[in-house]
Amino acid sequence: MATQTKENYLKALYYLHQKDAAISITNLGKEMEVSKPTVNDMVKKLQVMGWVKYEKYKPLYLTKQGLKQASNIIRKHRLSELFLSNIMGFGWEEVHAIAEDMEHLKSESFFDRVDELLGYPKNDPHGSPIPDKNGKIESITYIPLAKVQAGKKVVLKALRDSSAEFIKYLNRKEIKLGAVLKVDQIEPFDNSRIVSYKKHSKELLSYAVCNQLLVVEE
Amino acid sequence: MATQTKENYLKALYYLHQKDAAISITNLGKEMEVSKPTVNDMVKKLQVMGWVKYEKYKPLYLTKQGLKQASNIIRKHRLSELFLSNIMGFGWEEVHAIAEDMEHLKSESFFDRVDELLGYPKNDPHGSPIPDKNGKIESITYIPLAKVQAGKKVVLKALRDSSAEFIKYLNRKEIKLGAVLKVDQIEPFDNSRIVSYKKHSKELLSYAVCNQLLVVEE
DNA sequence: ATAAAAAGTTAGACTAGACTAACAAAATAA
DNA sequence: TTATTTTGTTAGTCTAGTCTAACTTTTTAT
Repeated sequence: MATQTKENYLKALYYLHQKDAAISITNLGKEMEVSKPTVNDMVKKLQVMGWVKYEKYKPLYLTKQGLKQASNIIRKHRLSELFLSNIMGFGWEEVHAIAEDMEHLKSESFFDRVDELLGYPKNDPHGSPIPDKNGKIESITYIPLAKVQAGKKVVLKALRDSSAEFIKYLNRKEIKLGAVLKVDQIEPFDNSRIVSYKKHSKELLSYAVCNQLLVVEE
Repeated sequence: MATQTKENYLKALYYLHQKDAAISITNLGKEMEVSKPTVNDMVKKLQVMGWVKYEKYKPLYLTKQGLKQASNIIRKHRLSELFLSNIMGFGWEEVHAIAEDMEHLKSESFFDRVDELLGYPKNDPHGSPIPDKNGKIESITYIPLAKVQAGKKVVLKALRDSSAEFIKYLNRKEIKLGAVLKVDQIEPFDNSRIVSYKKHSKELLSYAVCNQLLVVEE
C-alpha cells in the first residue's frame, strides 16, 4: 500500500483527473504545493507502483489501478466527513481537517463499518459522490444550477456552501433541499437566473448563488 | 508536535517507565524493534525536543514534558480502543491494531469528543487506566491477583484476557467482576493461589489465571 | 582482577520526501 | 520564424528514520 504522502498525491491526481484536463507536472505541483522536481521524482515512483503512466514532457494520467487506489482514498475521506458530522456531531468547518488525517487510517474494516453506520450513503453533504470500494460511483453527480440551461426543471439535492449565512439566505427565499426549480430565463450579461418554484415565480438568483446550488434534472 | 515515529518511541518509553526499571538503549531498541544505533540517534533527537534526559552510557528517563506527551498518546490509544469496541462494535481482537493507527490522529477535539461519548471512562476494559489530558491518572492502577500476598482481600475489577474461553472458565468458577476474593494461601512451588469468595471456599486458581485477574485491595 | 559478554557509540550507507540552482525542451507570441 | 515564456529535467543537498560493521566502554563472571 501507499504511504500517506503517496495517498495524498493520488488524491490530488483524482481531482485533476475529474476536471478531465490533461494533467501536468506543474499542475500536480500546484495542487500538492511542492516544487516541480519533487513532483517529477514522485511521478516516477508512482509509475513504478503502476498507478500512473508518464512519458517525459507528455501529460500524465492515472492507470486503472491508480484510479482505484485514488477512489478508495476519496471514499475514506468522504465517509470520514460524514461520520464526523452525522455521528460524532462536529460542525462542517471542523470536519474537513480531521478527515484529512482520518482518510489515511489503514483499516478497511473500519471504513466498512463507518459506511454501514451511515447507511451506505451515496453522496456527502456537499453533494460530492462517495465511490464504493471498487471506485465505482453509483450516484448521479450533481451539477450546479449555474450550469443548467433555460427551460429545464431541476431538483435541489445539496449545497456546495453550507455556511449559516447561506442557509439563512435560502430560508428567506424559501428554497430548501428537494425543491423543484424551473429555470425561466438566463440573463446573459451577468449569468444570473430567473427561476420559479412552489409559490414563488420569477425569483432572481445571482450566478454566485446558482453555483452553490447542486441539482439534478427532474 | 511529534511525528508518528516519535510518538511511538514516547509510547514505548511510557511502558518502560511504568515498569520503573532503568531504561536503557537496548531496552528501548527491543521494545521498538529497531537497532541500537537507531535508538541512539533517536534518543538524541528526543532530548533536543526536551522529552528525555540522557547521558552517554547512563540510563535514560522521560522528562515531565515527555511524560505528558507520552500519556497523551496512551490516552488516545485507550480511548480509541474503547470507542472501537463500545461504539463501533468491533471485537477485542481487532481493536488494538486499528487503535495503533488511530492514536496518531492529530485532532485533540476528536479525542475530547470520543471521551465525552464514552462518558469519561477511567479505565479501558483491560483494566489499564486512561490518563486525562494532563497525563494525570485518576483511577487506581489495578494489579494482577498473582501479585497479591496471602491473607489479603481484594475486589476483581477487570480482566487482562477477555477471551470467550476465559470468561467461560470464570463462569464455571462463579467468579465475576466485583467479586471479593480472599487469598488464603499461596503454593510456593507453582505460585498457584487458594482463594475464597461468596459461597466458594478454598478454590484453587493457577498462577496463569491469577495473572489475568486485575484487582484492587479492598 | 582480568577476561568475556553485554551495552553503547561511531562511521558510513540507504530510502523517502523535500528543496534550490541551473539548464533543456516545448509552447506561445511577436 | 525567431524570441520569450512556460514547462520539465538534472544535479546536488537536506532531514527523518533506518541499517550494518567495527570499535569502545561498562558490567559480569570466573
